[in-house]
Amino acid sequence: MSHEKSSLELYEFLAAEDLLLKSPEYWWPDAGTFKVVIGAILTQNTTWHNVELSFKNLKNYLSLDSFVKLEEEELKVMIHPSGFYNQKAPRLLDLAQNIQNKFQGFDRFQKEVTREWLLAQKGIGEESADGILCYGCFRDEMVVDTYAKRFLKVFDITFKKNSEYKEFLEESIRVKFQDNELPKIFAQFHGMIVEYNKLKPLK
DNA sequence: GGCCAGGTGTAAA
DNA sequence: TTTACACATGGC
Repeated sequence: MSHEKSSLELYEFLAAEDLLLKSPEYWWPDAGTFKVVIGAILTQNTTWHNVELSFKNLKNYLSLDSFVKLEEEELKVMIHPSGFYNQKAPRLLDLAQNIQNKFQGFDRFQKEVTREWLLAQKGIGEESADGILCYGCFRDEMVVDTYAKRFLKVFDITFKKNSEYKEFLEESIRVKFQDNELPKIFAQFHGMIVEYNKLKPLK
């Protein structure tokens, strides 16, 4: 199925809207840190505002080393503002522990983790996996979220499966840019899509 | 007071 | 493989 506009044209459209400035190289707050992993799960079906309320409570536990030492019950209290705390707390602790056991720290996790490994973790689906890879590990993975789907719908671009959205968004970008540029481009592309939604609220 | 938000896992058809 | 539902808060 081919569409009138390619993802590259959409990227250029957004860049021309002055949105590149609002989407610095890695748009996610504290990109490249373990905090991205926490945020990826906390923000599931939850506003970023509510995630920030939890981050305030977690301010002394945002590194992998300190986070794994938390008790489940105290974590539930701290992430309460983000909702779904009964399932997010155990999933976050399991994930953090698994990262420690498998990679012996966040640095090696960043370099060596695979999409498959992330998707095998309870509580991580496609969007969270790609969010962690793109913004936490600086990998060339495009995030498909409700913002992205809403944005594409404006151009009558719709698919059934998440993977189809991802392929469409990545394809023409991969052709245009060098491999080593892709992590930054995908990060900016997704960041611009979110900022565009905020600029012109879509439904 | 109802609806939504930067989803995911599970069970059932 | 697809669909339906539970999970829960804060803001408008």
